Amino acid sequence: MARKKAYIESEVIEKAMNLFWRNGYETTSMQMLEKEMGINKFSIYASFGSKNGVFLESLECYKAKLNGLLTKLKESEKGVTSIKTYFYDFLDFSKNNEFGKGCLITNTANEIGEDADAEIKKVLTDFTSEVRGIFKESLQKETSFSQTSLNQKADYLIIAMFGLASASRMFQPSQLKSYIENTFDNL
Amino acid sequence: MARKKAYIESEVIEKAMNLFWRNGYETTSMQMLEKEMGINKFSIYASFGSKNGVFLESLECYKAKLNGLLTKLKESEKGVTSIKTYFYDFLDFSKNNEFGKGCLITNTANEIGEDADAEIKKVLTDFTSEVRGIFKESLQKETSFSQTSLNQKADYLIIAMFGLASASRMFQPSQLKSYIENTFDNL
DNA sequence: ATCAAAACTAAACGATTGTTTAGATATTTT
DNA sequence: AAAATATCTAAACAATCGTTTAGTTTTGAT
Repeated sequence: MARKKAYIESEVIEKAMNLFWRNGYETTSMQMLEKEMGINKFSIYASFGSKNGVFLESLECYKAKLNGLLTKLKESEKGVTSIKTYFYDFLDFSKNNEFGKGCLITNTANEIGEDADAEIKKVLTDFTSEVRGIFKESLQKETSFSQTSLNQKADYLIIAMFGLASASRMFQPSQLKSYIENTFDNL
Repeated sequence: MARKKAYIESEVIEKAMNLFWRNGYETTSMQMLEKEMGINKFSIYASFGSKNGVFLESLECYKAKLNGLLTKLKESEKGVTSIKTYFYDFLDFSKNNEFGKGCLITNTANEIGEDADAEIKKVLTDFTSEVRGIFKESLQKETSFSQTSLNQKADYLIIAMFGLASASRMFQPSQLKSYIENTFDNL
């Protein structure tokens, strides 16, 4: 064996994630990552292979952070109410980490173009349909929609969530609250 | 006087706008702009000063394209119904120009970070509040909300619009339809 | 204590970024 | 026709991009 790493990968990835979260993929440079992660370019490449690799790990880190909220939703016995709670929980999560950062997933979905990295695109679509599935399961708990109505409501809610996450950087908390309340008023 | 320009500024800006629309600000390079606009870098700088200048003009071009839909909404005698029509009109607009491009305004709002160009940020916030104002005026035409309720509905709708525009790149037309229908079902 | 291997520092890589400049070309006015 | 001037081409600018490499330092096993 040989020398030990002077850093913990999960720790430096969290710092990288925050940088990507704040600035987006393109704007974030390796130079900025070096500074924020506190390690040399060599170490970054040794651990994560490429800038894209750092970003993919950052997305996993972000998803893991959201997982607590999603688990809470999944384990709730309530239906629509628990989804509404998730919307508010997400706003708190987004706000508490650092005001105005919005959501790394939707930020990325909105930033990348058609010919972006396929692996990144897959992470985004997979996560989106996973959350949609959780919404659908929650809807089934409480009320008795028809199967088509269920899918429509699930579509409605996943897009509402996606929209809220996107909008959370642009709008005031009071406006976001109005949005959530109206979204669930007549569901 | 001297030699005449071999291009029309409004024409090359429209091409630039389409490039920004497709790829975002950061990903779009001067090299790509040269190719797409069909003119030399020198000419681009002579006409627009900088990459940022090209982008600002592109945003104006995009707003001008949306203006037809907004005028239609403003001139309509109906209230909520006309806003719903605007939502559908926007989807058609976004789709007909080139499938999956979404909205240049929300794309930009989602891409840029905190320390982005102030002028760009102003264009985004100004346009957003302008559209919100138009929504509010439409709401006043039909029903008799209280003033606070009116503002809440306006907040709801502008965020719903922002969200729809953001989501239009990620979701299927049928899903977006579900979103619009549910959005206006309970207004 | 020595040797081998992994992790570090730091410099350099070619490519590309946005921007500028020098020189050739074309057009209008005198 | 000639002088003036704006527009063009094309090359170069310094700076930064993501990535690699050479050389040094530290560690664990023999």
